[in-house]
Amino acid sequence: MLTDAPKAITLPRKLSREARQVQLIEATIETLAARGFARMTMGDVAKCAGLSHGLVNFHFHTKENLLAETLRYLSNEYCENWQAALAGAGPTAQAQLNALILADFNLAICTPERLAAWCSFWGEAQSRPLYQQECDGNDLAYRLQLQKICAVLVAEGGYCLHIERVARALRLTIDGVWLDLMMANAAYDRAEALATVYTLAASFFPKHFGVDGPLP
Amino acid sequence: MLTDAPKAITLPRKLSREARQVQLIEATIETLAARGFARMTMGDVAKCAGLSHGLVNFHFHTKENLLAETLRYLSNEYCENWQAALAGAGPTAQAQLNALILADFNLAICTPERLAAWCSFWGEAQSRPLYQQECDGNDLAYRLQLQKICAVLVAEGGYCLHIERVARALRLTIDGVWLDLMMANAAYDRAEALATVYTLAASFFPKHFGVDGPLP
Amino acid sequence: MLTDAPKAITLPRKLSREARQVQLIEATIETLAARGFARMTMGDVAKCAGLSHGLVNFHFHTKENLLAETLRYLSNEYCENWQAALAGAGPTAQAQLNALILADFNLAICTPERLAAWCSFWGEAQSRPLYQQECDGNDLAYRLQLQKICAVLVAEGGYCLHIERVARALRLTIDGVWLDLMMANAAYDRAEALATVYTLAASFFPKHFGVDGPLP
Amino acid sequence: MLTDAPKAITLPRKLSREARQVQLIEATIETLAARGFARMTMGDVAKCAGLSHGLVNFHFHTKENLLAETLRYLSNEYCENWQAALAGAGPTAQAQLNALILADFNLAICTPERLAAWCSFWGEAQSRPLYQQECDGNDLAYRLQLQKICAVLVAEGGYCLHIERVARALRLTIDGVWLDLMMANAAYDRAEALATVYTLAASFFPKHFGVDGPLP
DNA sequence: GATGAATGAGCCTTCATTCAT
DNA sequence: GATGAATGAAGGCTCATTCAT
Repeated sequence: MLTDAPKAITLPRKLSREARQVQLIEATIETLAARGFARMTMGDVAKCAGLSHGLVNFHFHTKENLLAETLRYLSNEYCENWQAALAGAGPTAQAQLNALILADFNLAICTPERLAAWCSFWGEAQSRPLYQQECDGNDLAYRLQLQKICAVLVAEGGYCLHIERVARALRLTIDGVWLDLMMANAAYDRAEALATVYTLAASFFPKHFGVDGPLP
Repeated sequence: MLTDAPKAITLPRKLSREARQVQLIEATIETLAARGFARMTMGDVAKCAGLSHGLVNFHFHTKENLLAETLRYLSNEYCENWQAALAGAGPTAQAQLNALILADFNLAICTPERLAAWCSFWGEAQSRPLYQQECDGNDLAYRLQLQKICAVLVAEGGYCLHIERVARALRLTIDGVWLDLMMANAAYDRAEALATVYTLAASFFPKHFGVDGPLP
Repeated sequence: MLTDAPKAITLPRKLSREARQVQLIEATIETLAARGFARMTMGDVAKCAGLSHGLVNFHFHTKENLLAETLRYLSNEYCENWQAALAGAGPTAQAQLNALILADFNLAICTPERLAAWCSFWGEAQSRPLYQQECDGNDLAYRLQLQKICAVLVAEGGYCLHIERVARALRLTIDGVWLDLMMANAAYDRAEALATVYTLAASFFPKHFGVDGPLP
Repeated sequence: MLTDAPKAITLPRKLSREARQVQLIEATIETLAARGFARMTMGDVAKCAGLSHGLVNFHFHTKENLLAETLRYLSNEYCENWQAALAGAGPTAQAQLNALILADFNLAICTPERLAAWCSFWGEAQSRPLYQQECDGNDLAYRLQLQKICAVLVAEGGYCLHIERVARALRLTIDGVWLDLMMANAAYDRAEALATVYTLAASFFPKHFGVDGPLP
């Protein structure tokens, strides 16, 4: 039929279960970023997605569950991002650390919106063990991976460093610039944030990293 | 009156304006830590303080205002803490950086309860410029102070470092171990947190700091 | 088609209109008994029948109508039961009253489930004239029939009784033991219930009934 | 002040806890009678009492609890009514049975409104053991009392009767005429209802009761 | 100052009903 | 006929805020 073409452009009224759920989770992220955890309502999410509020409950049953699914979605997305970056990097520890650092600056994942949504969960996490459990596994994997890479670098460079502490400082600084960038009063940009991380790497591993990135 | 004596022992029914307000702010911190930002209610605060429902509004008029006052209270307390530490330290930059680092580990300020309350505000901050303004002044003062000290150390040691970035990495790591300690899944303790910061300081300023603290 | 054979064994996907409706009405009775009037939902009925949500509305259009049809179904079933019992009884008034009494203890009609469903309607009846109208005709027929039988017995036995009141007391006692049996705290069983009715019949009509049933 | 007098007439804006709760329970009874169990809402109750809906929750916390308290109130009221009637009756079993019968026709308790409210609970009772427990104690007391009185009458009159069954038939008939009166299609009035009960009493206890009441 | 009953806006959730497939 | 996603009205409940006492 001649009228088939437009259909491919407009959104169909009925979507498959999974497609609709992803749409609603993305709307949740957007709402969380715009309104914060405490003020996000189911109605906001529905309005943001351009759907009726009843549909949100149809797919997620409760607000609690919608938030849990959203957190899982974000956590998995983050995890897959750094794992893909690692898989695409060369075999050297230097290249791998660099890939890990750059992964966190991937524009697809590290949008202000997603950062704000993450931050919403952080603030409430302490009173909600449920949400912690959604991420602990992925977080642990990240930390161990980072430590393993640092250990190789220390061995290679003969640095006199406490591996765990070095890995921790690196991770906290990466997370920290994230948070700084997300705050409205951020006084520096993405490039400066990356430079800050490289400054740290260069200080810990001077044979592998300079202040502008990995040494040749 | 004959019944006056016991009153001197128990809490007086009528407290001075200011004393009552501090009592309520402390109750707010406790409630925030226990319930999180999104679930804290005025009723919780009143119950936690052992006072009536209406009294909270009598003193603070709105919830918004109570939270703002609480944040200001926390922010000032934090600020006074590191400024006092600085004032009590020797005149050298080394001693001053050490004082700043140790100030953040002061047991009076850095209780789990207070950390959790802080964190509650963090999570909501991005969508509430009001709260940011409550702290930006103090935060800025802290950052400038830290940069000034780092600048002196760099000059003294002849380190080849970008002062702003170094100061930033130090600050983010200090804040980061704070947050780690507060999360339930914290895998390390306060001493290890301090050691992590010293590891970083030693890496940046090897002539002034060792992994266990300032060099003699 | 080659795949037709298995279909003959399982429930056919397409049932005749009437068969489907009876299936759904039976599911409604079951749901009403299990959940009560106030908590029964269309979804419960569909799930109970193992059918899809929308099909209930396809056949009954509205919930109100489904309930009305269910009540009519129950009322007619009840009516047909005692009329059949009456038709199967001998021509004497004694035999007919006995048949009427026993009809109410028919295990096919007087199941706990059906009793509970009936009871659901009772509770709402006073505020929903619709449902009353569904039953008033049948109820009236029953009452008149009972009065007619009592009148014959009174004439035969020369009892000095007010026929309407006697018939009413009999009816209320029969209904009452029904309700007692349905309540969870029922302290007696079906046999005792029947004995109670016979005790009453024997008191009113001592020449026709003993405490164990009709006299020879 | 001169304007004090009217205040005594109008309802005070603030009532004591207990007074307000009784007011709300009475409104619940009225609403239950008017709308039925399934359609009663908290908003209906509030509107009926002329108060805000928030106040209902303030005093009763949940709808479930409001209904439970209402049922307890009705049950206790009913119980106190027949116990008072009994206490005011003479010492003879005849006078006591008569008092018990008449108690159920007390115009203060046996209003159409209260009957309809009772009936609302009946319909849902089977699926709500909670509500049953609210009444079982009082019901049992009533049944035992009635049996005791019947036992004395049987002994006095030398009647050949099964006491439990007789007491049960009496109770069911009394309850039954209640229900009949409440249904819209009631074909008889209160006097006829009482006459029906006396007809039964006269049949069981001819030496003590006539069709118009206790014999002299 | 202090209390707690009272108000009402707004939230989460349920569910009868519709309708595209 | 049958399915199940989608809608929206309505209900229960929470809670910030007000105010008479």
